[in-house]
Amino acid sequence: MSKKYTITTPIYYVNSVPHIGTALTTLAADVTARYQKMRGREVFFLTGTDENGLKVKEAAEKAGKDPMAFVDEISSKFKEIWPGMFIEFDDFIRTTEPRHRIAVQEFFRILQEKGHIYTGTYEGWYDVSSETFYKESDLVDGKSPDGNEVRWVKEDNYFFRMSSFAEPLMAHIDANPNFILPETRKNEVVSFIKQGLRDVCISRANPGWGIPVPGDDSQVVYVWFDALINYIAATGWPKPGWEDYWPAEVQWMGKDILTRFHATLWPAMLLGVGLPLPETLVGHAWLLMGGEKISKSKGNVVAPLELAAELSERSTCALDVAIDAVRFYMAATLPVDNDSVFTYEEFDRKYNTDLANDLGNALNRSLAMSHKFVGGSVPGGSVEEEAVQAIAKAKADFETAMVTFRIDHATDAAWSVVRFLNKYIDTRAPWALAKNNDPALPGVIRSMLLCLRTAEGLVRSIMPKTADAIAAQLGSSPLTDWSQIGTEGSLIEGTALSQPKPIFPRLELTKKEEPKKMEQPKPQPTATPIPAQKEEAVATEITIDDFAKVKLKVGRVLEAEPVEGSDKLMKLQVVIGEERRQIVAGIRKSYSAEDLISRQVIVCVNLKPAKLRGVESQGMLLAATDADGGAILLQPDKEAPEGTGVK
RNA sequence: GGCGGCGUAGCUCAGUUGGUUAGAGCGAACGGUUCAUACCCGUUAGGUCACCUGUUCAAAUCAGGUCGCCGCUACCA
Repeated sequence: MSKKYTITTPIYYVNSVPHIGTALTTLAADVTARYQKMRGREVFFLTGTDENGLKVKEAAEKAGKDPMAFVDEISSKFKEIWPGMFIEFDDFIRTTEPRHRIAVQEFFRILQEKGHIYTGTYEGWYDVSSETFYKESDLVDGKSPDGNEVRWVKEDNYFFRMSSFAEPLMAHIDANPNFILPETRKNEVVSFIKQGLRDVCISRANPGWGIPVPGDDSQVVYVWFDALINYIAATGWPKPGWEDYWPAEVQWMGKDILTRFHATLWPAMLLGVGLPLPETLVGHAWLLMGGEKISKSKGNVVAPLELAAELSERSTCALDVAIDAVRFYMAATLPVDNDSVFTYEEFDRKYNTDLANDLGNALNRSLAMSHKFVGGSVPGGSVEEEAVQAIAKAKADFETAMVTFRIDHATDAAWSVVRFLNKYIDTRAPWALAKNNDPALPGVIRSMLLCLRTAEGLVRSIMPKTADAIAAQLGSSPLTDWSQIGTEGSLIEGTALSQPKPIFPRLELTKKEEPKKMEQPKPQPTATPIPAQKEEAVATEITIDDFAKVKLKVGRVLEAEPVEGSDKLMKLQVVIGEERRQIVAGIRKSYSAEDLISRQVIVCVNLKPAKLRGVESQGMLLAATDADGGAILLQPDKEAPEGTGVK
């Protein structure tokens, strides 16, 4: 068997339902897959779900469900939603499957055997008051950077020696310019690696859910470590035959999970085991939803399908075509370097101008002329030189764009042939040729039809149903072989053409009253974020007496203002009973000053005061950490007098 | 704070290794055409290429600095 062209998306976390970010990534992968198939490659397109996190178990319990039943349910939602967007994956892996568990354990075992995992103890300087680990080089005069006492500690866990892979990784990145795309992201990765990679904790106490560490059931493999291995697990590894599927030619993902995971941890893991690295990692930017606030509970992947349904209704186009229109929009604007903002106005406008006016109308008028002037079948004659060149250029530009996975540019290249066609028709004016019985007429009509046939082929990976519809109107069978695109052979003389029928009925755009307020909710991360290392390490039990040392009280925020020179810190004046304190908290990412003022909070009042950015902080607010690393402040269930003790 | 990126016509953006009148798409205005889904084609936009100072015969394109925005990273009691 020959090596397949392997394309992956991240596996999506089943803690929530599919959203816009996952749709964008998966669409990009699908376009890549369809393109490669047309080029004659055997493609292996992999996606799946990530189901082993502790959060999953907790979410299941909260929903009153058995974890397995819970993940079955959500995983199937993902599995079912993609075909609805004409996304054709070849394999769907779930991390709860035996094939994945076997691969993870074997992967772990090999790393252990090769000495890349050290077990049982983490030794290092530890700042007890901040519960943070420090490297020798972090210390200042034998104290933590904050001036606290540090002690040498040991923690029980498994650690991956990622630090030893910084150099080989840098060498690989230097030697393979296309390893990380786009360039901006690659620069980020390089600077991240240059400042030194730390060993990572790759296990945690077994909560009864997850993949046990081989030979040690008290621990499960840490979710991220586990999740990344799906890519190789799906190839059948460690069983023979995996070489036909690995390495992946391209691994698509959102930019949030590129630097820390796919471009460092993942390749380091592969190097450790001795497996080849993927050829290219692409981290795209976000398509932010503007214009309308997104309901978090709904989940945003519904948006593309709802958008399609709504478009279909408003424009009376076929639902299939509407879904293609959504695919087109996403492909044409697929953000790479910078995020872009989606608005309904822009979507409608693009539908009308690019799809209805340019492509749809070009097909429509060309067919109408074919019926009127040359009897409704594909004429012979030779395709004119300027058309030949425009076709060749569009095709070549598409190919060039796809080398670096610039789907937006590829889409533009496909459109260039349509734009050419409209100009060409205008210049050659077939109606005038017909009037004068000009012998050039058949050749001109044929040139026009070949442009359309080319457009059909170029557009096919992006809009498969639309391509079929174009082929049908051209009376031809779908053009699925890339090498045939633009050739005389793709357009058989004498083929009967259908009567023209608009594929994209125009939308009647009413003037919008006034632009709605732009809301740009933070995109949800594509998959599990890695928890801070200190969370991992502090599994140590404490006694009730230990806990009693911590004095917690209810307080109320009186004033709040950002700390200058910091992007996360907020300076707060908090009233706690009789006293009033200044507290500095790193919560600006999640809360504005207005959010905070007059809010009740829980404060640790006997924490040693410290200076943050030169501002004195006399305590600490209690907060949970959300998936993005933002803060979720704890608040009494109902109003309690300021100063009330908490235990 | 460190590193990186960005700041070009009303909007979205292209602008290779510095070199004639700075480009495309959309919107707008005007004109043309009639095959077509009132579509398409053309012309027009006189933009301090964020700002300042340099290097050079010549800079949007290089160097230094300033301002603004963003990303990564650090800090986040």
